[in-house]
Amino acid sequence: MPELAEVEFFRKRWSAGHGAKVLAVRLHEGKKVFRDCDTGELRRRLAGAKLLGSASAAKQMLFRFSGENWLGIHLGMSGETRVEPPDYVATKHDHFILVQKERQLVFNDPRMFGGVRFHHGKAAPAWWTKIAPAILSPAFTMEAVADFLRRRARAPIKAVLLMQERFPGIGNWMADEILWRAALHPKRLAGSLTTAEVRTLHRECRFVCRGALKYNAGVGGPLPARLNELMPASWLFNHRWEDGGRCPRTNQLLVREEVGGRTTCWSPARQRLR
DNA sequence: CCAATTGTTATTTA
DNA sequence: ATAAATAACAATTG
Repeated sequence: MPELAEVEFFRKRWSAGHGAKVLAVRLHEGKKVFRDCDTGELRRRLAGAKLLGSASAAKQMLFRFSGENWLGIHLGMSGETRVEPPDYVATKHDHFILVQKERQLVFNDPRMFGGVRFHHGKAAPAWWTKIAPAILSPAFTMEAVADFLRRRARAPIKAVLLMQERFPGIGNWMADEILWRAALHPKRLAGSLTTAEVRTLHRECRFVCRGALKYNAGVGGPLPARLNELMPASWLFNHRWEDGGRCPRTNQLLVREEVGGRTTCWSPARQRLR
């Protein structure tokens, strides 16, 4: 499920536990979500530690604990975080739980493409600090985008937008939303875009990130009770999965087809191949 | 049984 | 050697 703003939504859920101590750590030993994690050390160091704060970047969440302890969670395809009452009993896919006095912080992931990481040290770990500069940061310039597209010239633009080293946090639906707004056909080769098209693409990347964070992560507004409930009907998002769905701008039928290995939705009336 | 799924990475191909 | 395409991962749902 989760891309940029959904990850931020799920991070905020756990902020209910900020300032509280971890009384116990419960985890499903040996599950794939712990493939990059020393679960023994994680148990030992997080039990008794206090959750001090958290942040999200791209599709990664970082939780900071007392004693120079850091926890990373990636939600993969099907992961989510929840807050449950103290007497909650874990279910099958609740692979990782931090038990606090007033609540349990639960990480659930049926498909287990997500992961849990742990780091002990003064500074935040490399897997956090090496995340590419955010699309809404000053470092995400039109020149940086143009340069990246030049080096991926033979790949379809849809596939390029999914590359985290330049478009951190962009996932399948955000990529389609950006291309739809920029009126670019997803099969266009990255190297074929004109300067004007790159400028538009750059602008729409920022627009979609800002909007997604506003509607799905409550930035500058209310945090939605449920994911996606505030997403406007004017966005492609609310039409892309429905069979017979129509483009909000042209009212023409949308198309769904695999591009760059992912199911891609676009409006043929608006996004032409040239 | 078949196909689908908002992600990432290892392997294969060009 | 580099970049692009493909397979694989795992579980569930329609």
